[in-house]
Amino acid sequence: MEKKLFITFLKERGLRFTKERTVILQKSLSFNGHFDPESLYHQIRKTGLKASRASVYRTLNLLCECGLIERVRKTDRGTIYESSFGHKHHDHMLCIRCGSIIEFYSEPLEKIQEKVCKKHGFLGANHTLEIRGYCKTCQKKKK
Amino acid sequence: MEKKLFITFLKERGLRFTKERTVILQKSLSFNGHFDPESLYHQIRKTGLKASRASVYRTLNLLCECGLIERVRKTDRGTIYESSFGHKHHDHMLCIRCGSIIEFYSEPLEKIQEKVCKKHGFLGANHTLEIRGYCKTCQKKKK
DNA sequence: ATAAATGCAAATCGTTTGCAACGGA
DNA sequence: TCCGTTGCAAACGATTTGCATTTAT
Repeated sequence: MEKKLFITFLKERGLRFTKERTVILQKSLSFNGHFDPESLYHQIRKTGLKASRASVYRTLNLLCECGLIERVRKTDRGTIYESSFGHKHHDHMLCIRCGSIIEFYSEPLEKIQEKVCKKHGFLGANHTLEIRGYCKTCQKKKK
Repeated sequence: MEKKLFITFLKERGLRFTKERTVILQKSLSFNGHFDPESLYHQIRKTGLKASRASVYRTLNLLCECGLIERVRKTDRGTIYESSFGHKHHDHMLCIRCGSIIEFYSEPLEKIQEKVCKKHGFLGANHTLEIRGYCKTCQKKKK
């Protein structure tokens, strides 16, 4: 269980398992997918729990260090994280005209990536693929 | 030639082709690979040319809009760009331990993406694929 | 009791923006 | 001349950090 892993990680470093860290860990995992620090912070406040922004940031860094969550990418609006366990992977198609997003999953695509990694001696952990273009609807609208 | 493309782009929008923009365009292309705004700025000053940081940022945004360069990703130290030409399309593997980047290209990967797009009635224009994991060197360093 | 963690506000850092002076067209 | 552009410095927004106070161990 993730909590145990976190506690062990903290103990090893002489760090303490506090209420705030419990809350932040739980909420981080509760997203079951992508999330950002600001949403997490609001999620916590909405639930009546307490933890400052500073603690959120500090704890997210710890959770990254022990591998419970991962930094997916940085955007204009901040860093996107995702919990390392418990969600199924998918990729995105983004329509550059209307902004709609299609989520998809392709087994062959995953397989090929594994092959490519192997070829480069790289150990892949996860990936992000975004295909930009025009969705069915927008293709019909004349340019 | 890229300069022409940029001028046309500017003209279409009633924008002007200034000395500063010339300098920034040329230096951007001169990198032949990845670069960031700060390096570009220093590159310019080192050569005795002139353009403020503000103009660098403003012009990089324009160069992105007309497709001459692309935003590759954001890091702690800022955004990484790359010129769109003179390089054939490739994807990235990013080592989450040492930050090193491996560029690769896989024909099968491209083909499969086309297929997936077709299946979803999506007209793909371009894409970004980033595989995160551990490079050969970092796999060896003990956990 | 001791050292680490918290919350706050101030500090950072990359990037953007307001504005007066400047300069292509 | 008429706007767009520039450089500067101030403004911004996400994240980090210093510090006095609180708290886990």
